Amino acid sequence: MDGQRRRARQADVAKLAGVSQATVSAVINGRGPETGIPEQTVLRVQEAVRQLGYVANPAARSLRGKRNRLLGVHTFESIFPIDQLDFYHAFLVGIEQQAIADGYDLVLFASTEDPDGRRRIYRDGVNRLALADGSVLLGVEDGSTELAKLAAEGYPFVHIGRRTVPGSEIAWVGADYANATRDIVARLAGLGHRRIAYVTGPDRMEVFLDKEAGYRSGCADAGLPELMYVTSQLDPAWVDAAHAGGVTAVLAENDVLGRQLVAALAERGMSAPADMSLVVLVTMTEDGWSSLRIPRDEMGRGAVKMLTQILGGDPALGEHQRLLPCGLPADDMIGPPRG
Amino acid sequence: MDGQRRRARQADVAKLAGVSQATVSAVINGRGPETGIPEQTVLRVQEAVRQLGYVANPAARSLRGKRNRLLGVHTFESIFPIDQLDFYHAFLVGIEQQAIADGYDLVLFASTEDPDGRRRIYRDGVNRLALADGSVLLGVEDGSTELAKLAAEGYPFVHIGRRTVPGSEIAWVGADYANATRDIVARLAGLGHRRIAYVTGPDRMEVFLDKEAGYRSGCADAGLPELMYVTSQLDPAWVDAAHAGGVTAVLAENDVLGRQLVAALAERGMSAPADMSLVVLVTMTEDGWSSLRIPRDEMGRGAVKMLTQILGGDPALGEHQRLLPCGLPADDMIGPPRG
DNA sequence: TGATACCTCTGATTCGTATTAGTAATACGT
DNA sequence: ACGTATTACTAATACGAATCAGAGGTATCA
Repeated sequence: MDGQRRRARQADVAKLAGVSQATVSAVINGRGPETGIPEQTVLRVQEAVRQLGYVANPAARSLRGKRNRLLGVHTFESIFPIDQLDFYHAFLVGIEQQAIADGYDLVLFASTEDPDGRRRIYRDGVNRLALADGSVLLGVEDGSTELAKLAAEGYPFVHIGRRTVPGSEIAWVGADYANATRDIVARLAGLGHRRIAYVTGPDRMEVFLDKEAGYRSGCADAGLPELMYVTSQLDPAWVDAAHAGGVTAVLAENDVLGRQLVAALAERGMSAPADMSLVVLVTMTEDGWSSLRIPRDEMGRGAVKMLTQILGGDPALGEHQRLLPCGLPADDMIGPPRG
Repeated sequence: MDGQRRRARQADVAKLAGVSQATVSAVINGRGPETGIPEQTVLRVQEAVRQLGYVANPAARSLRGKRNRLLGVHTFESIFPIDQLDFYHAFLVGIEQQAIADGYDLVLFASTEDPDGRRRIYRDGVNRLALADGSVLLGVEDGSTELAKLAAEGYPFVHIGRRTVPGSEIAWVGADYANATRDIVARLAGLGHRRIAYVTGPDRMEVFLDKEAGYRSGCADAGLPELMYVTSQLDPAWVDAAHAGGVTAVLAENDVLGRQLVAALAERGMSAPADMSLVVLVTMTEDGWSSLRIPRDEMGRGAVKMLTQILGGDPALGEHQRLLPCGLPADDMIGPPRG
């Protein structure tokens, strides 16, 4: 019967409480004292609100220019992918924690996924994110045209992961891959490794560039040669070549390369770390690699904190680009060079 | 183009194109042909849209359109708890998938958490959920007064997990624990077990009642005695008693009890399944138990599907209470009775 | 010639909220 | 009695887009 009942508006509350809609608005927004509304009336309005189960319509509210305490979370892929269970999860833990702390609800933009599984910020030329006061963006996809458009529009957002977009200064919270990678090289050098290879895929995004830069400066610091290999296919032949070249330690950018290397080593009757030290910088799985600890939850928390600062319009807090330190890898697959 | 200028509205586009705002709206929404606007005008408007970089204001749009295309997700605990990594995650996978399919965005209600970590639907007597068109509720907490209130209010929601609330018919998608538990008893009986114990905590919520009912009917079917123990502390003394009583198989309601039993068995120099078959019905972790496979993602998908049907107001689709079958456990800790 | 249909639009209104300007009523000081 | 302050509100409006009920104009037909 009352299943399809219209949702209550301030006007309904007003009628029930015997006041005007403006008064209801004032009470609801806590401007009661300030507007000189007596305790009595405030209570009467609040009672009416409760009776009708009134809740502000966020669309109307934000149309009017007020914030609606919604933060968007936009990922360039599915947020809860089946295969990458932990990847986004850790970020979300942090995002949720900080949202709780700051009293925001989260909007997960799911409707923006088009049939090919890509997620776009703009659909039919409409910025779906604008529903939220501001958004945290998350993911490794490129989409820098969309980011540029978003920035040009003046929409408040924070990107998780360092990001440069030509022509616009965007806010981000990133992991300090460069220093972490440099430290790893230093550690390997300290163990006596003199020829440390770095293997990475062909992608040119910031995360990859940062690690490369770290590798280079690590080599420079220790006076070692740069042995960089850009490939997405590590086979036994590569191991032969590396071995012949005197390589005793390998930094692999990701776990796919790591697994390929382990397999290739095995095929030559070798293993890590006995025959070759191995560090996998980034991994989606937890399988005993020596790998960086990316401070995912801190990044999530930091991004939300930064976003609420931006929304608060506090210009003094200035810096909207922040690198968080990575934890260094465990020693599982690191050892001194053979012989 | 210039960053400081106000965002363009349809009125601006209209002025530039030399038409009215209504015409712009029609063109933008593709109602051009239908409204009989000639190709010429459509092109002129589109050109103006491009020149001004016009982007529709979603708040205004949804204010007018009534629905926000937002579905709420309310959990009675933190959505992304650190310790129960997989528990909610699997539900969310399904929820997200179906939301994508139906073109909805998701609102995770985080702001409703009060300082003691509890989450309530109503705060200050106000239903924050009403922000979304409808919501999926998730969690093992009681909160049935809140549910009753929500139902009385006519707010559309679907609960994940069977739920009865006196006085109101609420929509839910549950797992068929009863039949699954019965089947497990049957399987153990088939292996020759004649005295199968069931151990559960003192809670009286639907999920627990369902499993009990399944255990009972399983025992009845196989002509076995009901050996039910309500406790939250399984110690070696219990093992002694059970052993003395001829118990050869134990159904533990959850993994906490399961771990206690394993420990208690170990303390008596025994192990599962050699000395005692063990089935843990529900587990938060994946550690080689024999346990039910709760169809979490299907439940999430089903709940969203049901919710969108309710929102669509399709009364023909009627049934708003649905049980999904559980997968039966693997044999890891199940064996024939000793001797 | 007048009636009718069709085409191409437009003015006015609506959604629900926040806010500004203002009003009516009473109190207070002189 | 008159002017000013204060209290407790309310009426009116704006936000931006969608929509409905026409308004003029032209073409067609009887």
